[in-house]
Amino acid sequence: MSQMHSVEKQLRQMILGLEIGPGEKLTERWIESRFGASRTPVRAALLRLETEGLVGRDGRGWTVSPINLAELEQIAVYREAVEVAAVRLTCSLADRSAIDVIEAMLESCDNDTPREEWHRVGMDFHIELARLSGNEFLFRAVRDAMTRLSRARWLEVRDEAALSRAWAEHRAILAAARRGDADEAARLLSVHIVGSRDRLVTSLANDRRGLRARGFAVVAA
Amino acid sequence: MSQMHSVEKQLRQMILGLEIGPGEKLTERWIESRFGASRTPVRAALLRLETEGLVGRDGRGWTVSPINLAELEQIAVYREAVEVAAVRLTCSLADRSAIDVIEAMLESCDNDTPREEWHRVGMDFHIELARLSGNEFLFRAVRDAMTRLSRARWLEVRDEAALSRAWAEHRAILAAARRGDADEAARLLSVHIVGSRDRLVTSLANDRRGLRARGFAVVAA
DNA sequence: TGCACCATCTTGGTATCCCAAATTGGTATC
DNA sequence: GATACCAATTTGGGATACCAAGATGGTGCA
Repeated sequence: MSQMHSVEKQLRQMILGLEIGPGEKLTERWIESRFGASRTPVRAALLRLETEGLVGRDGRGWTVSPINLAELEQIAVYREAVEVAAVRLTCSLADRSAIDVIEAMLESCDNDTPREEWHRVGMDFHIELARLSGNEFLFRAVRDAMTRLSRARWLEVRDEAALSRAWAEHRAILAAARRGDADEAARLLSVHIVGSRDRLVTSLANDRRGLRARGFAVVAA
Repeated sequence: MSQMHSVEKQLRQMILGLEIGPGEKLTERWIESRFGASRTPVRAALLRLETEGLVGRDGRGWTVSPINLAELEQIAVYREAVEVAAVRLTCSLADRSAIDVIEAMLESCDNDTPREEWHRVGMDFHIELARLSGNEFLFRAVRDAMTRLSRARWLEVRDEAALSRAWAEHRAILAAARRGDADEAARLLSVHIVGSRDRLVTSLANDRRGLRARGFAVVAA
């Protein structure tokens, strides 16, 4: 038998990994047969994924949420608010030694690290940084925002220059946080998030035609 | 037959209205018979309410989330981040005429307004103010935070002095926002949220014994 | 040939049944 | 009298049967 949250995890994996394209229709029966589960766990999974914004109701049926450029821009504003608050909180803590763990995480990526790993670590940087604040709500907010951004970020990972720039910015943010310079850390983080958003939205707007050709629904800003 | 989200709405109402006490055990079978629905919609309702933080899993069963003082303090920090970001965003908008609607909402409360109405308007002030920002994520964050605070806030409503103070602060925030003074609006809002948290936590810590006597679970900070 | 209407199938929503695990209450033993 | 163990009931999780509404496609009439 499958583990408890198996349907949910596997389905989320397929959606986040773009194995099921943004905008695709989903039927409970298809998921049921695909994962060998019955409708009860399928429905639970869909309800959870709905709150994560990964699937939505399309009239009567279910749809994998399209990539929404307007939403990406709004998320950037939201992230800026919560991540800046989190890093400021972290800077005010006495023990900031856990920052080293995040630094190590960044350093674990080198030239022969697979794309998936860069993608994951790029998100985990922000999530773990928020976790350091000790505030559960700021942490969850960042984690949920990164989940929503996850699919769009596959594109950024393909750009070497953007990646090394992002990593440099990540290191600079950590350095400021480590010495407790809240203002500088906040400033760098803001710049990073806004820049990241710009690159992402531009890149998506350019690739939009190609993405649609692959069957990925991309909603304009 | 009952409407689609009837179980969820009614159950949420009972929890938020303290008709079911914080910390109480819930069984799917009880909810089923109580609302005349079957288990499927009951489970959907529980899953949704779980993401709202109103119910939680207690081993195998379900429990109405206790009032958690530590959580209230963390929510205040979270609120401060998102509400301040929202009001700053609103101040940067050209058309801030919708502020008048919120002002009118505040003025609709007078001496012979029932408690429930003060309670609701006190929350809607923050929710509607966040909505003005036009950012869906900031709005949802504030709405969810207020939902989580809702039960604890029943206590504050009993304190006349605290209420009139809160209303004065609300008006001052609106005034600053109306003239586009983002820094002042942000400052006033921060002060309001922190003060509100202090009064709430103090009040709850004092009433804790009484609340427990009524069967309400209150978890210390 | 084109359009409207009807039969059929699909789909999500609901109700009910089954099961495994855990809680509970009682009893027997030390 | 306390405790350990066992049975029975309760409970949530999963599976399945059923239903009403909507989509679909085919057919017949104009």
